[in-house]
Amino acid sequence: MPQSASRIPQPAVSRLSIYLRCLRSLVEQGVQTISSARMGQHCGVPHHQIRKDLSYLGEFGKPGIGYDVKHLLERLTETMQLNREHRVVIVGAGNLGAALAGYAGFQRSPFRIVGIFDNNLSKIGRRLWELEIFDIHQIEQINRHLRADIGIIAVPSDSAQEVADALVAAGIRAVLNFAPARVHVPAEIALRDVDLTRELEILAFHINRVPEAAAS
Amino acid sequence: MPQSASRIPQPAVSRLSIYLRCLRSLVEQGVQTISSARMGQHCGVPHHQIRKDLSYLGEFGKPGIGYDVKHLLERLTETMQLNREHRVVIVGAGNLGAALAGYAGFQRSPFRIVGIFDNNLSKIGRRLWELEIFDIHQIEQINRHLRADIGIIAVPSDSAQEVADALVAAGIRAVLNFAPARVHVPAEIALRDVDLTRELEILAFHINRVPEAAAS
DNA sequence: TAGATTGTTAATCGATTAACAATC
DNA sequence: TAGATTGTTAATCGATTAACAATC
Repeated sequence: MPQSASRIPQPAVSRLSIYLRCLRSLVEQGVQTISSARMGQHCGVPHHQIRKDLSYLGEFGKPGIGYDVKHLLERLTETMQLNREHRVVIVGAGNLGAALAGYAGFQRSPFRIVGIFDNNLSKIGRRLWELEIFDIHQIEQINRHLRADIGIIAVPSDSAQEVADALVAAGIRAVLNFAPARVHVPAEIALRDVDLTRELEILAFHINRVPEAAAS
Repeated sequence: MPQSASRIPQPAVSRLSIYLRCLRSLVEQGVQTISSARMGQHCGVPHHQIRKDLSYLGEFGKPGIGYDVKHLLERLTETMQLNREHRVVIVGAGNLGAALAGYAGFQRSPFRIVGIFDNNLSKIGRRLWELEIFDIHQIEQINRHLRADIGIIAVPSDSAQEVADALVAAGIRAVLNFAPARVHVPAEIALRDVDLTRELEILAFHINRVPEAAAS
């Protein structure tokens, strides 16, 4: 019997995303069935790790046969809540915010950018990739219409925390923070950080060291 | 006696970067000495964890007193190899590549963008933020002059692997990959992935779940 | 049936947490 | 000296890896 899906180790969750990528590509290739061993070669994860991770969600495979690619893809998509649209707002219409807003990878994904916010009066009201730039101070009212559940912070560190607070006040459920600063959100709000400087620093550490795999 | 610095757990290395950020801010505030307990509050890491992590590098503190902020900052900067310039090339002059090239966070950092590459003839030869856009096919020759040791991949997934190969051939020692694809590099090359879609997928998983901290 | 492959249990590994003797 | 805080050792925790009985 599958364990309650609400207790899956964080590293396993993170790998589910890798499996999804793999399965999508297998579907495109027309592969119908795949074993954990072959899938492992495909995505660089040991076969027992894959089986273990999948076992947190239920039983999807047939002994002696493997997994039905389409079926597994569907189940994982469901588990990750990717079978519904996620509406995303970006705060910060600078270089990074603009690049994220125009990110082509969102085309065939459940993530849809529905609004951009900034505090710069000369930007507010302008358009960026079809989207109007709104005043960050009005996010609470505006998000009643936008109904976004994910917010991306793409502002300088100084204002990262106030932006986070504004996002939470506006009803966002998850935050992706690109500012190189620690932000605090209530426990029920999901938060992840993407810190470019930190990544480069970690790389710098590994330069000229004995090989020890730095991968995330 | 400090352990050989070449065997530090990966999670600890990643936290060193957090400590650096904290220490820099403490120096700016004019704080001279800090205990692991207060530093822990400041950066959200338990005090015993901090002491443990620092112990991998040597003995920096004084019992009963704490750590000398400037001294610790210097030693960590040294350990992370941040006391020398790191020359960085970006491959991909699209939205993301351009945003990264213009990233203000690099102003007072040891990371210096020294070149941008693309395969699009209409972009090659143009300038982006003072930098000429070079032909990716000539990276091997051009990097003899640029002498970059870090390469950033900001191209679509399809070409990520060939770009990685080109970077390695050009003598790069570390790769930061923004393409949502697995790339392979020799063991002595450091590699980290930043995958926007993956981050969003993990956030989607956590939306509407019992609080379980999704932070990296 | 024989061969393949799953899901799970048990063993191993490595990192985090706790506790404390050493020492400023 | 008494109080504070380090660096390290030992205990705990959780995830990865290995192994295998169940089963297609």
